[in-house]
Amino acid sequence: MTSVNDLPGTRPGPWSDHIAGLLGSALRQVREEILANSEEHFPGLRVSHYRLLELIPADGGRITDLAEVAAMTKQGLGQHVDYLQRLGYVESDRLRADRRVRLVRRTAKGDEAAAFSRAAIERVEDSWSALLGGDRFETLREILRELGGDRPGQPTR
Amino acid sequence: MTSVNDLPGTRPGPWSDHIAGLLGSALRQVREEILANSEEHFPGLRVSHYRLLELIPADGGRITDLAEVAAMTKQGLGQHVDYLQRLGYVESDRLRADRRVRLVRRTAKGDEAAAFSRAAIERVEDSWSALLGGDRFETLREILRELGGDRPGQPTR
DNA sequence: CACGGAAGTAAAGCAGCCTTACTACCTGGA
DNA sequence: TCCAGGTAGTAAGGCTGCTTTACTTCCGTG
Repeated sequence: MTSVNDLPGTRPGPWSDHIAGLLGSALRQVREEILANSEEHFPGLRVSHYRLLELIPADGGRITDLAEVAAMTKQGLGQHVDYLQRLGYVESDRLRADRRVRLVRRTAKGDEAAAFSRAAIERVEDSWSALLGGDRFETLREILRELGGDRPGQPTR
Repeated sequence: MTSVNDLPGTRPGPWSDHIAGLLGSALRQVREEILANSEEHFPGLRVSHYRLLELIPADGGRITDLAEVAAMTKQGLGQHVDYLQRLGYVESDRLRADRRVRLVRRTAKGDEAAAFSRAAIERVEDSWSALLGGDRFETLREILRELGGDRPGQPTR
């Protein structure tokens, strides 16, 4: 068998050690945990949808504000909202006070989905906490919070 | 002006505090640093291309191995390689010893591009190091390394 | 009541992948 | 020697998750 390691440049080697790679690997784990078992419970939902569902305030939110918080354009966010609405995870109405505004709310099903992804994230947090020790995990969270100085929120064009 | 904060559910609020959000914000900063000034120096390159360029061993690598390390399919990786080759960042030849194998190497231009992204990442590392203090930054890197237990490398179908 | 700005929509495009389905090539064994 | 089966890579198409550009609708103000 012509295998790895008998040709030049073939050792797979460790995956990058700089923070970009390290952060990416960590994030990938979270995404995978969310997706595991997702399809059977909440068909059609992908990570970006869970993210959006979590962003919607309990009493509803408007496209523009959600887009700002999610750091994406209104159009992009609107597409997700339409999709989620078709699948029954959110509903929306025009505001009587200002009929331009569409207030987006989670349905009960949407609440469940948001709880589901929250739980998945917490499972990852717990497993990391067990792996690292509780205080080191808290250190990680603390440090990341300090780095997060920039809130997302460029787009919304 | 009908503004944020005079309608229900309208406070943008802080962006999520769980690790998913925190990791995402941090990663976003790195990506933005890489992209800043990228276009003027290395037109056509996007973050995924820099990532790939960095993965290519100095003496070249084969599609299959690169795909494994990059945790993506051979086809996906092949597309990037074709693109980079068209732009002159890499070159490739079939191996005489095994003509199925295409050995991909960075050109001089590709080396420069890889150095450019390395430098961008280091700028972020330095700025974080200054922000957090050197040892806390090292703690971050250390912790992330511990979490990275899962090497990427699922795909390559 | 018109004019300027805000909320949202429509249409199209593009990046960055993946899936399915090959072709070309090599190796080990009958 | 030849062929069966596996490996390296390619082709074509699809899909997600966005973006840009270009509106429409609606509101508040002068």
